[in-house]
Amino acid sequence: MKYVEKLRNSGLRPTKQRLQICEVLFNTEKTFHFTINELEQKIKKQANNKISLATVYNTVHAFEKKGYLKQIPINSSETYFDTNVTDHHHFYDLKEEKLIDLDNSDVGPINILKKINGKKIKSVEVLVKLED
Amino acid sequence: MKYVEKLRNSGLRPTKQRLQICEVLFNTEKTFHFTINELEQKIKKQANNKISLATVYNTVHAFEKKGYLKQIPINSSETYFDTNVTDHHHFYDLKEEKLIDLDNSDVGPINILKKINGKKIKSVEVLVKLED
DNA sequence: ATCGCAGTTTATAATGATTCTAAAAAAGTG
DNA sequence: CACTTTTTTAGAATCATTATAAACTGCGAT
Repeated sequence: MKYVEKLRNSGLRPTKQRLQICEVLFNTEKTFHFTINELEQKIKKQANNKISLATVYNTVHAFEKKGYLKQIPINSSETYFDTNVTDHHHFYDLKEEKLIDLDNSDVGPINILKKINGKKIKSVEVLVKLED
Repeated sequence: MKYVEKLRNSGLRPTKQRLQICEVLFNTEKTFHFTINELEQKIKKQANNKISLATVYNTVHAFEKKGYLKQIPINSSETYFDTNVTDHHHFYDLKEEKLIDLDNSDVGPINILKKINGKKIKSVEVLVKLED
């Protein structure tokens, strides 16, 4: 399994459940956005077995902490995650309630001129809301 | 009362509760960020009486719909609102869990090059996460 | 002013995403 | 295999938010 090493290297035991979730999340051509519930559905369908909801939460949070996933800052009742962990941004289609990736190259360079004493910039995320 | 007209003009009856919330939200030198619970506390203290939590929610949502408040897109257990409805951005201090305003002039001009068919850009919001 | 009604407020219940719990299962180690 | 630690799990608990439905209020019409 190609994810065994990845997990081990980050100090996570390569359990059956984590490997299965890796398959669903990372064994794809394209990156994608998901909520915990969408992920649970996808696991059920793709792997044809059920992983406890608590485990899905645990795993997603563990992966996020290790930098394999990113949370997308958006106001929605459910939290959105992104398998694309490179620096990039998002459109949010208000009507369809859908997220669309926006590559760094689709956004001019962003220069934050204000500095906060003793703080470093960890990330810069742009959310572009779309309407009809 | 200076808020009676404002409310009437937007089709909201100027009720005692709404006027009181207007005082707390808008009768200040500076704009500010708040959660519903922080607002409830502020009302209790400033006006020395209690408005039902449901009414605070209703009112904040009504004001947001009318454009008197903005939701701040951020992943937090509570929803943050902003009395500053002009185009601007935010720092988010991850450690302190505090929001800090970032004027448009503190951010270089942002140019969204990608276009989505049939959609208009409603807003462009930048969230800059800070760490120590 | 009073009436009547749509719009509001309210306390409380319901919802729903997320986290907690503690017992069972699995993984790593020697 | 025996033992320890980590992980999984079902179900309970939590907590922000929304729904409910009864009481109340603002306001125009009479």
